[in-house]
Amino acid sequence: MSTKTDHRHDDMTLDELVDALRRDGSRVTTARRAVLEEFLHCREQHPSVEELAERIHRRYPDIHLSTVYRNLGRLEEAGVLARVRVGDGPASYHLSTDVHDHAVCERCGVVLHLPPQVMAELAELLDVELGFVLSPSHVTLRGACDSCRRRQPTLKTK
Amino acid sequence: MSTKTDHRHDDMTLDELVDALRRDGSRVTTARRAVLEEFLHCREQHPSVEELAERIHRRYPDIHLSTVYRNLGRLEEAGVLARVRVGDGPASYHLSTDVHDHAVCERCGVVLHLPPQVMAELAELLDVELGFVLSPSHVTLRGACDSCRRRQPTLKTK
DNA sequence: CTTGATGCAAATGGTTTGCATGTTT
DNA sequence: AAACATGCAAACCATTTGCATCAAG
Repeated sequence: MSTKTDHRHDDMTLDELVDALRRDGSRVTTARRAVLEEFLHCREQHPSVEELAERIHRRYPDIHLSTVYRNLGRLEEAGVLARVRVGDGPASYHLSTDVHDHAVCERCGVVLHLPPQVMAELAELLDVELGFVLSPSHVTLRGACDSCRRRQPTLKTK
Repeated sequence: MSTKTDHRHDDMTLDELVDALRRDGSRVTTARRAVLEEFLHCREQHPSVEELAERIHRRYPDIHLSTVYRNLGRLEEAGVLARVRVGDGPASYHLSTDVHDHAVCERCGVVLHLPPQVMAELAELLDVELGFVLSPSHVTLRGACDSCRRRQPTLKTK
């Protein structure tokens, strides 16, 4: 499960994230801090809720799964996190400062992070042709990654 | 829940679809025919499994929901149907002859069908830059549709 | 001290599965 | 007849919710 092109958000600090929470009018609790810390520590990944809860549970054994769910929700509303649905499985989250789109290989399951200019071009096209304003970091493309397509060049139509 | 730019597959007949099933080595049953008929009658839509099952149930009261699920699965494997996940809700299906991508408006929920050339351009870019071969009809974009963006031009970041 | 956050258990919604029975080939 | 498809009930998984208790403001 490798990942390509990771970028930015190295400047994010816990305090900044916590402030965003406060600005949202939400309370700052141990559980919420724990969630945020997890995102700062596991940079670059898209942890699923389950993964996240498990990791948090190691350090704070009585933070319950449902609390993690609730907090991810609140953090999303506060604009701190973004929810992504990569494939059919459970949802995952990432810091919304770390904006990127995804391309999933349907053969090997690798998740590529798309460099911004690729989607920028698409966004331009959608805007001009349909008046549609593309939301950042909510796109998940599917297809065959470079190595898989080389390995077995013809794409199934079955 | 309006829809834009509907195209093709007006030539599809039940027999052709049934043949595809046979070619796949699957048996042709009342339930499967019923599913296929439903897709031929409700052209242009993306019925959810539930909707589909309900509609089928009207004509064949003892075709069970689980059977519809199983058959949608088989029909997908046979290459007759394509599954789409538009938004967070339940999955929906469409005839795989009716290939198109989707753009969902996050404000009003309208689902646009993208004209092929829009995604074609993106596909080209992905191929050249990343060696990624985009799969047709599996893309769901999110954003704001033309009328919603006019109504309230600034996009929430909050 | 008031309101919002949490733990826990139980409910939900979409989807899948095990098994005995019925249908297609 | 053999293999496969179906009905039904029950399991499943990710997520949500009700409620009594607890902690942040």
